Amino acid sequence: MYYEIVRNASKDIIIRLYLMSLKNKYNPTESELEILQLLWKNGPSTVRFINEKQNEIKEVGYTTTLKIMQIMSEKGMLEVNKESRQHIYTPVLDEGETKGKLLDGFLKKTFSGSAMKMVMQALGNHNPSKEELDEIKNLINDIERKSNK
Amino acid sequence: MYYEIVRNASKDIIIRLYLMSLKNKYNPTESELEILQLLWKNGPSTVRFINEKQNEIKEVGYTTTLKIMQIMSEKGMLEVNKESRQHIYTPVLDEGETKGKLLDGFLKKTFSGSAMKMVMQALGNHNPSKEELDEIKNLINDIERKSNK
DNA sequence: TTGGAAGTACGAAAACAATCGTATATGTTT
DNA sequence: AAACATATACGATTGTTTTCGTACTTCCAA
Repeated sequence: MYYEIVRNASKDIIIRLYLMSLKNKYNPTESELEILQLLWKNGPSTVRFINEKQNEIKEVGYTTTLKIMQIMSEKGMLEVNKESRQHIYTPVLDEGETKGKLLDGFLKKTFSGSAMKMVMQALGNHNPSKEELDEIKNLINDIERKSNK
Repeated sequence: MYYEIVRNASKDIIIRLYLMSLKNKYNPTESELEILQLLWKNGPSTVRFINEKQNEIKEVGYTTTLKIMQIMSEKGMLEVNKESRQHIYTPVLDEGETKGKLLDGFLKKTFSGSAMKMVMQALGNHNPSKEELDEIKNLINDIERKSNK
């Protein structure tokens, strides 16, 4: 819909900028998320580095990775340092915050927004270890303590 | 890639059937999931009924709903009873099983497969009520009891 | 100083998802 | 039986995501 407008108007830069601003940097696509994970894990990186990491798992062309990272920059997900020839990309968003938002979205779509339903499904499915269960118990205790104040 | 093959071969029905079989009935798209939720909640339904339910929330054309439900049948997500003029659609997959698989996929993509990381994020974010926390405590106790046997 | 290696830029195509207009078929009512 | 309401079938269009070929640029080593 928007794209049509842009094509017809042909030169309307203001509309183009407005459309860009609509793209939500909190909603990475699947391959964007893949790249984000690598950046969060390894810190600011070049396209070459990210592409090599991806290729440890599956075959991805270099220009494919490049293009997606460029698009991510346009959307404001990544910042680019172009000082040297090899551009260095840094994630703009905080890892925890972004994952939280993704979780919220998934929750709404799949579990009608109920965190508890999902937690119970997760606990039921995953054979958590004793340590993991303890971790959760502690977390629950923390939460209870806070809400009693 | 596959689509190109199909187009070029032009008449190769075997390939077409094979491609259809590749479509994964465990991976509903967003609007497919929306329809699945309604079917799980209300039981086997007609297109009209599902479309009306959707329209309680947002405007969706009747033929849009119809088309998506037809595609879902092709993929094997839904079964159709065509005995009467109004076709009746029934979800093939179990609700709990499907949500479990979706959760697994999301977990892998977003939390490197760690259910615990995700649970902790969910608990931290969502201000669960006292009852909900109790529910989880009980679940944890159940799991511990089982694994001690 | 020049040729190749290693970058980025640009554009287009393929695959997928979502939407809907229009044609066609089938009941229902009078 | 005609006219209308209500289904489904089919195909086209739009938008988005992913992928990659090709052109261009820049640096460095022989």
